Amino acid sequence: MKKITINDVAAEAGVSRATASRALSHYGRISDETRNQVKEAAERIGYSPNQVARSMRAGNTKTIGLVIIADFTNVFFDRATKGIVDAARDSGYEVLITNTDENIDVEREAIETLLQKQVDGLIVVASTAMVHDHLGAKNLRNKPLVLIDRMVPGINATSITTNDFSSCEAAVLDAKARGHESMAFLIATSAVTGFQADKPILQNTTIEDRVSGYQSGVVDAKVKRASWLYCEENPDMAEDAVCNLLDGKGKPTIIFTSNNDMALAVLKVAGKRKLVLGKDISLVTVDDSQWLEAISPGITVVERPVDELARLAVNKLIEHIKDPKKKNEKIVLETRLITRWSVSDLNKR
Amino acid sequence: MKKITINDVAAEAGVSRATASRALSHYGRISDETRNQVKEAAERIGYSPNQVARSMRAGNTKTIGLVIIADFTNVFFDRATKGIVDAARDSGYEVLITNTDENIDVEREAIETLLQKQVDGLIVVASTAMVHDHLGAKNLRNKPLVLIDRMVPGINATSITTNDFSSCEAAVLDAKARGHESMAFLIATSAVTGFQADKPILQNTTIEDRVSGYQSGVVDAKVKRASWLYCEENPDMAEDAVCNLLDGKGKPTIIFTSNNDMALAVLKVAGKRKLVLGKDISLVTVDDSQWLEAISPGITVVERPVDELARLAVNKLIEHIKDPKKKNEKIVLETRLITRWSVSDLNKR
DNA sequence: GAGAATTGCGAGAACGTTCTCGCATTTCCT
DNA sequence: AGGAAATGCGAGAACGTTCTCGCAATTCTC
Repeated sequence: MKKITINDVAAEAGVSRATASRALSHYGRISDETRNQVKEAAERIGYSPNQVARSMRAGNTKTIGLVIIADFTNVFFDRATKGIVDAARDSGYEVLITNTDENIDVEREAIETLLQKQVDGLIVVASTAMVHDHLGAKNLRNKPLVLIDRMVPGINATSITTNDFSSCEAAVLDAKARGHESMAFLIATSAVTGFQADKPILQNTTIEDRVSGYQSGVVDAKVKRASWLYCEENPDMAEDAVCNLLDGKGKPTIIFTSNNDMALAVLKVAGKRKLVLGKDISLVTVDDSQWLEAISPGITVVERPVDELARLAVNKLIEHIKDPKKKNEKIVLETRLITRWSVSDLNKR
Repeated sequence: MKKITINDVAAEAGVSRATASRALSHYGRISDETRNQVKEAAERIGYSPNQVARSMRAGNTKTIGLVIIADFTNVFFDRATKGIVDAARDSGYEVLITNTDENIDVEREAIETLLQKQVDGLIVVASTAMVHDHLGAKNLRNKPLVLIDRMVPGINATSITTNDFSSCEAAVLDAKARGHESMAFLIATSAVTGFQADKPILQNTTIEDRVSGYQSGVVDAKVKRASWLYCEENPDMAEDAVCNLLDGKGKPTIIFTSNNDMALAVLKVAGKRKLVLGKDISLVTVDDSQWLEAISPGITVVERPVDELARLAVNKLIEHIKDPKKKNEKIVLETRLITRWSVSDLNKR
């Protein structure tokens, strides 16, 4: 079965290739009569245009590249992916997707591959804020880039992030109001590269925001005991960390977790120790999911507007594609503390 | 900034375009010396090949199309997507992804778009088993197709599905062994198009398997009261359906749900009514997730090997791409009943 | 009704590769 | 040493589009 090209359409309609192209692609001067004839001919022989050839000539592919961290316990991945794919389709773009598993080398390679495939632009969740030569304009051959979820200082690109600071702070204040005086923040450590003067070097700005928000809240509310603990992103290690928190002195009455992985660890340990959430131990995490809402008790959470973020990323990227001179923006979306029942009210005791 | 093409490399190296291409793409006859010179030249001027042009000439794009249902309460989507993207990359392929939201028109359109973009093959989660003209060989221009999750009778393609029948049956037997005599199966209705002689017409084979497995188990185990209820895939409707089950006569002691959406509804209603799972009401669902394992009590579930399914889909598809004469296969992967604590033991009362 | 403007269409180049062919030049074999 | 085989490389076509240009035919203008 040979491929049917526009030449076949032209032959069938008895016109030149140029005319056939004009008829099908809405440009140039052409009479209604021949246009219809060509369209009918195309229909008759079942012509379907070859977008690769079109891209070749046009210099654009109507495809955007998505480089993301497909950690699927993290609700961010699936929601963002779906949002981006849908928004892109609405605007006539398709999405080439690559997962980096938070590995900088894979990220570098993925970007190169996508560029070779001539994507019109890139949406990237940067695996680290520390390395960024591969995100520079020269390496991207001036293709537009939108960073989501995490900012990368030093990179000149439009970024769309969420203000996790304020909601994390609000979460602490809420807990304090409910009588909590001993708190702990459990932070997934893929976000930490090392320590400098006792302060951790955080790999990405999102986590930094959450930790700062927590710390700020602790100071403002004059919480008596507050700690933070860095933990490897690994189920067993996470459970160990939770156990250490609960068994240590200054045992927290409430645990904040930086992501869903850590929250799962708290749930598991609570289950094993027959601790009732929202009674024996309290929990607040980041990134809502239907599970957090459905289970009993529902879990208090910092909700980030992932769908909005995804659509915005696509729309901004397309604006950049259409107007290369468009100025970069730093967009920060507000988050929201959803209080459910996983934080006990110690005042009522 | 002009694009750097292979002509520039050739000029820089002082050879012809043909030689430059030979040097960089490992084919034809070329001396080691010139090969190195060309490579150095390419490096020096920062050449990066244009895959679109390469595809144009070669007739393949090293890209596969994924048409899937991005229902993200359904754990299948994110796991499968990640698995497919990763497996494809391991084999040197990229993935163009489209979400259909279970809409047949979108599915049709998506497939056409992907074909126009000249994907080398397609992996599809068919939104319905009833309509399938768009999945025929002629419409696919003989590009290979792998169906996953759901079979489509009448379509000549390799399919990779899971044997949900046996585990659903096993789940019923397990419940019976624990003393349950009144059961209900709550089925998400996007899977039902209508009824014929009181029997529902199921849109996809997966759901059909689950229902049959349930029914078979009920018959084999001589369960006293067993019902099944079709419910719209909509949170409120689902909760109503659960309430109806619990308030009706012949109230079930255990509810089986066909997917996570329905399971969430059971969890919510249980929460509102202060029913304790695994004590006041029992629950079994399909498709494991870390939430089902972490919460208390852990929920008994029919686990499907989604990662394996994803990798297999990619590998089989690539085999078909490389050998168009390869025979189609119908692969059915085994599932597993993971018993946790959401099914009460009525014998111990 | 004659020149100007407009319209419709075809020829051919261009996009950036790969690949076939053929022509030198070198190496091999007896 | 002389012919055959092998090697290295360049010219040019091909992939399937779009788009510029120019030419003929038609319509417009006064």
